[in-house]
Amino acid sequence: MSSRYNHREVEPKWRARWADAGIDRALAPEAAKDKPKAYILEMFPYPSGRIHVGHSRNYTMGDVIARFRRANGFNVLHPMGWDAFGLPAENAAIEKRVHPKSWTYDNIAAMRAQLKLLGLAIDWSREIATCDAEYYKHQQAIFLAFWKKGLVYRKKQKVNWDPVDNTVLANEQVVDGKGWRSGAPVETRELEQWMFRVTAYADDLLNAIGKLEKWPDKVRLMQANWIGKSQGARLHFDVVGEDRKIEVFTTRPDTLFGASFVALAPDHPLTKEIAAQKPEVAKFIEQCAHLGTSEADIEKAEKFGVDLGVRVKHPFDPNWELPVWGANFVLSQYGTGALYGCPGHDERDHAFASKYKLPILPVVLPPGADAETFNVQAEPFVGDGVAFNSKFLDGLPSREAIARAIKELEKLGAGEATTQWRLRDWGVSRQRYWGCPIPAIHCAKCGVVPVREQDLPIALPEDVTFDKPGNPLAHHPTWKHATCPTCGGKAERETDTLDTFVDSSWYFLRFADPKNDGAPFDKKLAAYWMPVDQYVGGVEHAVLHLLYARFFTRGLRDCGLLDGPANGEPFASLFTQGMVVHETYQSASGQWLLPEETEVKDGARIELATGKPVDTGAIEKMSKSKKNVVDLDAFVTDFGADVARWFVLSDSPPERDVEWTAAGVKGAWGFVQRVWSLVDTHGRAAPKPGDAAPASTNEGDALALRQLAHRAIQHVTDDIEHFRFNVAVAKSYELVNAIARLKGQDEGALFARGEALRILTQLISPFMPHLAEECWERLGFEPFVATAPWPVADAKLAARTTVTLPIQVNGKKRAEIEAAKGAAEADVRDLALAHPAVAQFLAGQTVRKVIVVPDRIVNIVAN
RNA sequence: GCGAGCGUGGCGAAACUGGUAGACGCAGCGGACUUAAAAUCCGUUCGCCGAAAGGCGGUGCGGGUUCAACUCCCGCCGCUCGCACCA
Repeated sequence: MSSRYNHREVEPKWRARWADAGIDRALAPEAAKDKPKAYILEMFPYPSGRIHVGHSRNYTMGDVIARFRRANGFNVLHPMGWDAFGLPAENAAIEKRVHPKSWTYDNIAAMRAQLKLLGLAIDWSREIATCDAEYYKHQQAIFLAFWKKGLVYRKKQKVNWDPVDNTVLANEQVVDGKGWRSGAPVETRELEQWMFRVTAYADDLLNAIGKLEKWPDKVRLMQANWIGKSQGARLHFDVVGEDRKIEVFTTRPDTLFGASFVALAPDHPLTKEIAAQKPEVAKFIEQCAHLGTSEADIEKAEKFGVDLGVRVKHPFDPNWELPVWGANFVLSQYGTGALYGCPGHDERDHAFASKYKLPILPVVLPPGADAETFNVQAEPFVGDGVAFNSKFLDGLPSREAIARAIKELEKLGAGEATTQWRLRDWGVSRQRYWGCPIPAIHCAKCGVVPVREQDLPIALPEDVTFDKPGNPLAHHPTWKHATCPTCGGKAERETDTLDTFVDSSWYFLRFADPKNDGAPFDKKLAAYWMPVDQYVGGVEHAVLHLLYARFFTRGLRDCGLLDGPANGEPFASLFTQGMVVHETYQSASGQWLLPEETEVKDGARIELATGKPVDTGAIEKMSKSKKNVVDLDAFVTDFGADVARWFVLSDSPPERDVEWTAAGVKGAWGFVQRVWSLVDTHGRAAPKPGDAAPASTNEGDALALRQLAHRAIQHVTDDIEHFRFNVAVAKSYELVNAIARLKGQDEGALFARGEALRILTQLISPFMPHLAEECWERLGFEPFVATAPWPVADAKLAARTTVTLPIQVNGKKRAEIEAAKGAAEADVRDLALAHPAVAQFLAGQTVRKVIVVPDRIVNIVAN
């Protein structure tokens, strides 16, 4: 009999031994000359409080890769840190009357302890928190370098302003147009904001996406769409009877002869100007304001507009006048906030023109269509074709017509070719306390000037209060008083802090050299570790974080702070993992309930406290607000970290969501017990890798187990490489089942079983490191399975000598034959035809064709 | 509305570049052990017909390509995610 596996003793024991031996520390480049490097990183967490089992999946995936690379001889960097600035800390300060700093550091301490429970192979000596002055002082230095390089500038920008709380609101703090806390209607204000010139790299950021081969296509597409490059023309229409022009952008200047109106955004300057005189235009603007700002909202809204009463001249024909409308579907943020409508060849313009009975003219003839009968009254044609009804463009294919139209516009001085980007510069100013202070000084004489580098860090003051609305930095009694670095006169500090996305745009570089006091990081160390070889995180960061980080590596490179990475890309390989989801429970009174506050009794779920039935709701991402979370500490106490790790990687593919269920936990728990019981019962003195196998393993069950074990090495290795953890798990089950089935106690069986147990222990070690160490020790090895070289399959054993070939007749399987691997096609064909079942099926039919796919299948076509 | 992705047993899912659909796990069913239960172990489990051998059907729906389709193509239906009516 074997003893029961006691995770409560085993798990802490091994964590302590790993820590004592320091096996998770990344080696300095000089100490690892013979090893390739592997930088494995999970997106660092915001220290929001406590972690639950849902968070563990992300870190476990990264940990499997990190442990796997280490076993394969890499010098692994697998660090952890805290994205520690942000709004929740200020909210806590206001609601719970605690200081943001102590709230944040308390959370970090709690979450660090929790993460350590998971047994992650993390180099904790490199831990960083972005709210440490030792971190943000370097961020301020980078800001100054960017400023010097022209990547930082100031610009007036619209913000959401809460007139009661006297503060700027994030979009998420605006609920139904009102401030979330004050409930006051939000106003739009223009503030002078600090900007990062992301658009300086628009072309490079877009083009380099093509090189990110190990990123998910989905993320690459989202980034490309976000950057949104379109080639076209900028042109202007002269307003009739006035000395002013309306500028528009178009990607299809070839359709200019199909123009029937010009449309302006509701907040186009001209629209606003006319609204001052015309109540119906003012009313139109008012109506648009109620539409909601999200694009999907605007889209579902019906198109509407108002005739502004202004007319413009067509650039190609001064006698042709077009009406100017205000239209709800024109975006003020894109292009010039104005467009010309060509209803015959654009969906939106068509809908608009149909509604307001504006002319719909066909000017592009689809391939194969007849110019006499083709019309676009019912539906626009948006594809490429040949221009017609278009004077000098007639007969030109769309692409050529575009070029010709642009040439004409340039000749007339009415427009030119241009590239339009959707990407906008990044506004980084936040009027908040808990963020990195922007190192700038406002001097009445000298203007806005940078802080001197030797004066860094500009540290956050700690004696702040949150009882007054607004930015605590702005109303701190002394903090903002400063001396102008240029003229030495009295001046004021900038009180804006940086968007927290700035903090996370370079933290992966700091991990390469986290203790460096004199610089953000040493260039050589960064060059050694970068790029991150495997980045793991949620798809919600597909655009902003990942794009800003790409901007930062380019900016740092051009400021001379970063050498390499070769193509400026911070993350060589990206994996976006699925969430852990769980059922939600609500009491009779509508309160959300924690899973442990309920139980299933007689097939129905009831609330423990009241015994009343519980409403079981949707299966959703684990979140504190819905209380559908399973606390990590309690779970590790009850079942162990390995069970949690194994469970979140079993069953579902890593990119898909996995549902946390009691049944799944039970399965993982059972597997842990089963592995231990096998190892404990049979695992004394397992053969070492390379030990000569006794002759009795050359046949029968012992041979079969050895073959299966060596094939398992190949499968699991390949599965981990390709992020197929769920399949690796399935292969591990198969190996365990096979080991359990082998019953003999002879020399051959002992060898095969011992070897298979050793292989199993190694294969599961990245997934369940504590259990694997305990097994490793039981098998007679030391010091750690974690540092043992990854097993190598014996090619001879793993190779198949015979294959089972299905034989189909007319595509239906009728029999199977065993054939030597690589057998000659003619032999296989004869074998197949000779098979009794096949022969019986073919009776009375003529064989027309026999397809033999070597080592795969035989298909006989007959009738 | 546009873009992307997904749809396989009771459930989570496998299936390499088109080549035995349902590996593996959960749940179920039958059995062993036990005074009993838990735990563990063994067997079984896509549907229909059949005592069995075996046959027929089957990967959201309808077509198509192919010796062969979960996989490729066309058209639908449903779900999920992203968004920016991008002119």
